[in-house]
Amino acid sequence: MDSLTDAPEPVQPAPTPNRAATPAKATRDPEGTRARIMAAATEEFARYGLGGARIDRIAEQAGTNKRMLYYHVGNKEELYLAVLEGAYAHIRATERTLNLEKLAPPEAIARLIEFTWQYFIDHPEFMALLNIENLHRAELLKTSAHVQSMHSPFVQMIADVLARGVEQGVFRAGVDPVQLYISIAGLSYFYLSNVHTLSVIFGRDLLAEPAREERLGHMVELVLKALRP
Amino acid sequence: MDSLTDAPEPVQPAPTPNRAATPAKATRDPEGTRARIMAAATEEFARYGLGGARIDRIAEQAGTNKRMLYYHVGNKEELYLAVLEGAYAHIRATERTLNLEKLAPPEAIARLIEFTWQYFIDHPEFMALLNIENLHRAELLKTSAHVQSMHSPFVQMIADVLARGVEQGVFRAGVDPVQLYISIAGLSYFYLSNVHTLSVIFGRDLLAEPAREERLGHMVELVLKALRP
Amino acid sequence: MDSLTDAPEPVQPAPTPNRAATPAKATRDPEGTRARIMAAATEEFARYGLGGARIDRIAEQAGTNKRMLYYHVGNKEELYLAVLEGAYAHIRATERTLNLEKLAPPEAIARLIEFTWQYFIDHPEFMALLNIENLHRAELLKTSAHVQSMHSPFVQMIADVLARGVEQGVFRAGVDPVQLYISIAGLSYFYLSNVHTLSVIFGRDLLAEPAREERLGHMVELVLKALRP
Amino acid sequence: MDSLTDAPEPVQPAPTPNRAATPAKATRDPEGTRARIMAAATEEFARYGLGGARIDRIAEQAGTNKRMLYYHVGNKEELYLAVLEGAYAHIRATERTLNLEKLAPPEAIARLIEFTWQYFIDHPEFMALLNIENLHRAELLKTSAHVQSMHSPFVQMIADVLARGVEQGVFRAGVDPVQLYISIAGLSYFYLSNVHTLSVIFGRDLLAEPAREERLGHMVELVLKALRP
DNA sequence: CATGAATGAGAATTCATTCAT
DNA sequence: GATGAATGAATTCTCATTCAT
Repeated sequence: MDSLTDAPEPVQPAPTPNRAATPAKATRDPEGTRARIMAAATEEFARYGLGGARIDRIAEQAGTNKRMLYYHVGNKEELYLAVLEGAYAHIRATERTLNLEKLAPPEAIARLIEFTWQYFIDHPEFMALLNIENLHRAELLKTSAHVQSMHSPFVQMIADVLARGVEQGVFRAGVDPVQLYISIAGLSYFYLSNVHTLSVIFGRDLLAEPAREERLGHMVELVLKALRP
Repeated sequence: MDSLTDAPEPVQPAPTPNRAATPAKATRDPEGTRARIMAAATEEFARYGLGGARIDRIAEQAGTNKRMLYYHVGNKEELYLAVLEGAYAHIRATERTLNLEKLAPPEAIARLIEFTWQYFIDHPEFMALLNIENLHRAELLKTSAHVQSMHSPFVQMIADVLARGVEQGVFRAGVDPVQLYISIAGLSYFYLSNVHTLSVIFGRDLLAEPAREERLGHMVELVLKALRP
Repeated sequence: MDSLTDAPEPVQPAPTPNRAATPAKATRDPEGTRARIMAAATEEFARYGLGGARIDRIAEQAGTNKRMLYYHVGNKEELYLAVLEGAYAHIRATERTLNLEKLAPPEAIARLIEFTWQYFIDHPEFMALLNIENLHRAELLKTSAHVQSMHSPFVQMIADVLARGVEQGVFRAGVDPVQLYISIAGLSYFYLSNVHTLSVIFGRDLLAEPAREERLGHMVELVLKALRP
Repeated sequence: MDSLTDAPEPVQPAPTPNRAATPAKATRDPEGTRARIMAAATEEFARYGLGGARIDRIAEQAGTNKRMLYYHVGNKEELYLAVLEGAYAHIRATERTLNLEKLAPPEAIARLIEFTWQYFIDHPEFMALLNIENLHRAELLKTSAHVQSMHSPFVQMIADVLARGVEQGVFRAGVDPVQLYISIAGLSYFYLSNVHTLSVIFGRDLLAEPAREERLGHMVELVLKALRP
């Protein structure tokens, strides 16, 4: 998705985990205040969208007041952009933990699918932010120098895995790594991003454990079968 | 996409096509007024989201005034729900034009992929509405008796195609039709729904003709290869 | 209260009784339509006040549409005035049924108290309309030629009863009939008009039968004792 | 009236007196702002009723803006309830200045009548608020824990006066204090609350000084004569 | 750094009233 | 006479943002 990308930026305080970890008063704790604002904003934007997010709620959730929000981050748009950049930075940092080159080609592909799947599950706010940003035609993302300069080393990684697979006779040739990358992300993304409407349509809870396991199995099988020579 | 579903409901006045077709005053034309309101609302919601949509803009775009909007449809939320239901109704109606059962299994699958792909391209507002609705956890969709009661004969159609393929020895067995259905939709959806952020990340226009053709080819090949026995 | 007054105006279709008597469609029934409008308006104004009354509700309750309301009566203010005049006309007409001159002085006074009490109970909308009108400083009433020309033959009636009582040695002299008239009305009015707040304050249902009986007894006794020589 | 009640609550900043006393800008004066809002709202509600009151006018009259009104008090309904409670609180506080137990029974009753009469004259907004609240069936008052918990030591005070009078042989026995309390309030209330319509009906200014004096005399005489043994 | 109070622009929604049929 | 549709002007309420302390 968008950026299963390795990148050098320092890891941000991770939007989700310690969200309400320090909702304490925090008098005279600029860093803590900013971190709590970012965490609260991430949740708020992901939940209500750009137009629906409320500065008041963010401030309250962050255990501070609106004025501090403007003091530390700037206005609503800047806050949103910071959240978006933070989300990208986080996934990029997480991606670095993958070492596909050490695995056999099929295992590497399976590993990639699993990682993508799990990341989306752990970070629904990331999908939500992508939704929001695309709803707005990525106009804010375009203004972000940080994110714009982001390429996906993942693509190269996939290209390498594919090449190794072809070489070893386990993958067919002619598969474009960018397309595959988008396909792998899409298989997880659509299911998880639209899980609420799909659950309504199909009348069953697609987030329940058995359904999730089944989906992961299907995806891995689909892709690996498709790569057979 | 949530519902590439066949259904018996009569075809709605199609939200998108004649959008600004009759933006004329239209005094004493309740049906026309309502249709124009729906068309304008569809565009507005898809473009700005639920929180960002403006009643004023919808009314103006529909060539009427706010008051009529409340007179004919109700409040903003009801209007949004009507738009969402209209979008579902439209895709369901369009789906009926597909006759997969008459095609050879591989051609049927290819046809389905092409249809999904093209529908999303022609109806970006549908994807946007799905995004919005999932952002809000499908809470409004759940209240819609219409959509809830919508089953998926489409899934059965895919199941039939798969069965025929297995019978004829051209498809492998054990492929779940619901999973395949979601996968096919996901392959198109992620690419097209996130085309703005992806274009920024990859630095090229993924909506340009060659890129689209390439993507369609990739998807068809991926799925058909994956279905090989 | 305001006008336990005899008057020559023809009795109006009585606001309360046949209120929802003919809520039928009533196509081509101008008189019926107007009557139903008046009844519905009386109830609406009495219930919600002038500012709170809704033309829509009145039309609906009357089983007609807003347009007819303007056709038959005029705008909201005129409608309200018509309702007010109707209420006065009704009480005036009812008052005529009293024949105090034929009763012994104490019985006449008791009869008057009972009548006032019962009329307020039967016509809470009359008290409500008086409240509303006084809230607006009787500005609309002042414009009503009808009501303005209304004097209270009741006062003369009371004066006669008092004179007879003094003559017969059962009443003390020096009681002003206007003051007595206002006092009698006030004893009932305050209790009944403010019955909701008083019930909350005193924590018991002052409209229940035993409470009503007790109140009537108190009032009659109070006045008659006060009139003793 | 509703609550000529003694109570221990601290005296509120008195809704009426310094109404437009400080209509100055008053930046950074939360208490003053709130007090001015309450004063303006009291006047507005009493004058136009609940439905007719205008938030805009209240804000302007209070020398602030609409936003502050919502910031300090909440919405229109909450504001109205606060006004109503304030009015009750004020009369309760004022009542405490009466020390009926120190007066001879007849003087105590006369004093009570005078107080009630004068309070209504000085606070027409209180009567108006009662009218309004009863028009709405005291539905809002019922939700007010404050007022609901208000008992009536005042009734006890009257009971004591009556008992002393009976003991001293100046009052007859068997007079219920609650009924007497309501009667005393009603004698003043009806005259003053309906003074506008009554003035129209009787064609003379009932608020003029001689008329007022005459009314007070009548009431005191009526009640005291009624209490004679 | 931190905070409650203040503000103007704008949002959704409602209302009385009138038009076209 | 009767009716659904249409309208503009309010009206309540909300929001992002800034000021004074």
